[in-house]
Amino acid sequence: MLPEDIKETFITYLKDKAHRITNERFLILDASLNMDEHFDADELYLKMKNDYINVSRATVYKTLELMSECHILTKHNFKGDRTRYETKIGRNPHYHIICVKCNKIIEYEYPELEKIQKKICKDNNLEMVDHSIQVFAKCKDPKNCKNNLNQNNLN
Amino acid sequence: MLPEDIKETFITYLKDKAHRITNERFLILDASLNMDEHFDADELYLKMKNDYINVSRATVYKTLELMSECHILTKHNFKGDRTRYETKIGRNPHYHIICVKCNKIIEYEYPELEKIQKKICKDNNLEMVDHSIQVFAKCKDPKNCKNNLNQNNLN
DNA sequence: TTCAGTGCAAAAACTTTGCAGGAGG
DNA sequence: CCTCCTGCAAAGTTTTTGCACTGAA
Repeated sequence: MLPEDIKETFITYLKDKAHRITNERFLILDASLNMDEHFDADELYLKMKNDYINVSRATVYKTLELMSECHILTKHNFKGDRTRYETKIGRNPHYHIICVKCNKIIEYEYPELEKIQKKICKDNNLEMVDHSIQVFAKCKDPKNCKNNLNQNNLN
Repeated sequence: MLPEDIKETFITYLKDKAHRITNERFLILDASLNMDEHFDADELYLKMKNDYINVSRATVYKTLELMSECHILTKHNFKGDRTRYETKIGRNPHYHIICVKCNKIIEYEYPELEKIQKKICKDNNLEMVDHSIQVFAKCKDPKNCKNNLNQNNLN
């Protein structure tokens, strides 16, 4: 999906919900798509501030929620702390393995799983719209694990 | 697993980590196991208070964390709000489908999935310890969905 | 022109922490 | 007896809200 198409998706959603088309919303959309990995509202706010793009924290929170509602972003809670977001655009469905010792996140794809989920939803008279899957594990290699310890880094 | 065995699991864990065996910890263990479904720290605290079991909020938070570390409970974040817990004891691994409109939660089991997860962890030199899987969907039947609307009930 | 969106600060919601007293090992 | 645990309140974090102003439709 091209950036223009994403913008179009967002505009279509906003119009559909009778939300207004504002410059702030596009600034936040652009900034989100430029984030490398998972990010939270405050990180995005600070990144934008650092780039001299001034929008308020409240607007960032609200806009991320809108983008998650129209499936441009997925919401995650990897460790029960802050809500983190991730762009779905240009990515296959994937899942997260989180080391409970060092917080390292490994992503994996398993296309079959998406089919299973959709089937189960259908069987229950539901229409699947998204997912957030976390598998918790421990690094077996202590060296790899220690390297990431104390970073408190979930990106 | 019998209640006594769960208690034994908890004691073994506490001893192993050089944590103390206290009455409060057992009171919270018992109360957790008596919660019907998913619950958060404050709900458990209030339930216990209502049953004239007086432990502090701080102790509830800390003990739930301990119980989750030793895999008696699983931690979830269904909607990015509060941390919710769920007893693993006496239950098969299962997954949650959450209706984004009415917050209803449907649980499903899919034994194959557990095997896939373990394999992927192993392939990445990780040892799987737990998982929290949320599939977001929409109720297709508006009547069913509306019944649950505005309850703000994640149990 | 109208009313939703924005920015700011204040409040709310959830969780952790500091400290004094009490209890486990 | 030495710590760790507990309870309480206070503080910390993350997110939401109220209000006056601005700008999209």
